[in-house]
Amino acid sequence: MLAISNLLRIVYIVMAETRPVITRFAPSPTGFLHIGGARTALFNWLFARHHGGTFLLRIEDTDRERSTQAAIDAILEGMDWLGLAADAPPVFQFARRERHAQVAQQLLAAGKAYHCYCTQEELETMRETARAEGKPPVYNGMWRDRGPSQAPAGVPPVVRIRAPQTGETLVDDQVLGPVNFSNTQLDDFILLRSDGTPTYMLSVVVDDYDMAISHVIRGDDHFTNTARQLQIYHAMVWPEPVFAHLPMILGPDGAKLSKRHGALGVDAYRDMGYLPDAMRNYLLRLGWAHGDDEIISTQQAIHWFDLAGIGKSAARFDFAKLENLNGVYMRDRAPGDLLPYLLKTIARLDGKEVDEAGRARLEIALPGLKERATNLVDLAKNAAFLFFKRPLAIEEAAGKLLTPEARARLSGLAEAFETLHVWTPETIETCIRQFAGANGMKLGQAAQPLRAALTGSTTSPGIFDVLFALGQGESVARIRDQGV
RNA sequence: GUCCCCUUCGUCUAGUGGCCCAGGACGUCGCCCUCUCACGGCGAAAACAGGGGUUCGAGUCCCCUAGGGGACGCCA
Repeated sequence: MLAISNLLRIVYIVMAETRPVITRFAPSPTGFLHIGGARTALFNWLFARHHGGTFLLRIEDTDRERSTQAAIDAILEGMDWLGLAADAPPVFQFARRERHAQVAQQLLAAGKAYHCYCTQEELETMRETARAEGKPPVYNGMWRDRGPSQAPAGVPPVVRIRAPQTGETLVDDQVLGPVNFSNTQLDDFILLRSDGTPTYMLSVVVDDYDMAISHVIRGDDHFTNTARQLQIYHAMVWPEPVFAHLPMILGPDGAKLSKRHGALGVDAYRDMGYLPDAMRNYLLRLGWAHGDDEIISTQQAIHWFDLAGIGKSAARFDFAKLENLNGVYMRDRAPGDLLPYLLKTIARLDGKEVDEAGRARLEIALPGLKERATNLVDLAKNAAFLFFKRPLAIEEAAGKLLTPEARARLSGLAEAFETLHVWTPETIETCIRQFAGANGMKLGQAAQPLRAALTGSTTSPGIFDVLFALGQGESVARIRDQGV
């Protein structure tokens, strides 16, 4: 029995070889992978990569009521999208319940745990009384020293740990610093439920030990529970891992993240048109800093990441900054690398694939288009004019540009375009500038009506690029559609 | 209620006793560039939660107050 868990432990240690830094991300599959979880995963991944260690994934599915396969899939897909691959297949906590129970039995045998036969009602009364007396609302240890002979018949007991009642427990956190908890605040918490299944408190500790986790990096909602979990390490005489608790991520209003703002699955961010690299960069800077650096590549992040750079206070989620960062990553990316993302976005938005002709136009226009959008959805919208079927629907503001005078100019431009033998951005530019010059116009007087007729809008990439991407025939036809 | 944590521009943050009448980034505003919109460039407004100490000197150390968050479950 013991041999199997020790073997698992050895396997992980060997995997990490000389520097046994092993981290894990341990979500419970009761919902999507939200932004806080994604950041926790990122920090664990980064820390492991920085130290040449191992990053593991553990699905904490011991709550059988709330755990779902859909949630497991969402977590896996989310991590995959973010590029945070675990170094081994995920460990499913529920599958290890017998091992967890076995540890509880060891503790029982060693007198470090005991059976408790309290009813729910007794426990509630206990808590209420303690609260009324101004004491911590914890279990009072009523079965701590009673033998099984006093057990009521037919009541299945839970197993509780025999925690110290005096002294202090030190949690030496890498983010929050050393914090002493009075053991009077602790209680003999439950290890095994009355149905024999392990609780979370027991499972995490046993799994972290068996998986040889060296650094437990998790949300700070687990901080005070760490003092409790430490009692299991002490009772088993297991070495403690290093702890680092990350401050929470709050909504833009400073309140807890709700569905209204950022408590969305990472898939929602993907659908809003954000790039995984930008998302990683944003999440990294939310609560972690490296001097004044803002744009940080994954390579740099791996090189620089450390626990010391993590801030102590909760951070608010700011869409504007994410949007800006995403724009930086979009502009920075080679058109060829961006195209697959864009094609997917367009297909999702329109419900159909882009055809060959459209794709050709897109490839030409993308360099100009990507400078003007901050997310893929906007990019797709800005590119839509490339695929419009004639005659175009003209937006109101664009329609106002098509005055009688403007139409007259368009007519002349269409004639000039028809006589062009070579259709390149350069020849197009020369043609328009000559036309404008010959007619005593500023470039804008030619460009704006053209933009309106060609795109149906008042904004677009540079007009020469628009004409080139559309092609000579389509361009002239769209201009002629204005009745000129 | 008990215990724990947090608190620098609107937001993310730099800052580890003198380099800070506080720096960067996003956002906002103005100007420039310009065929539109973006990009870019230049500039502006904008913060050490409050109060006590310690020190020659405090954003940085200590205490108190206030505000925010978390834990306290046979959930994780």
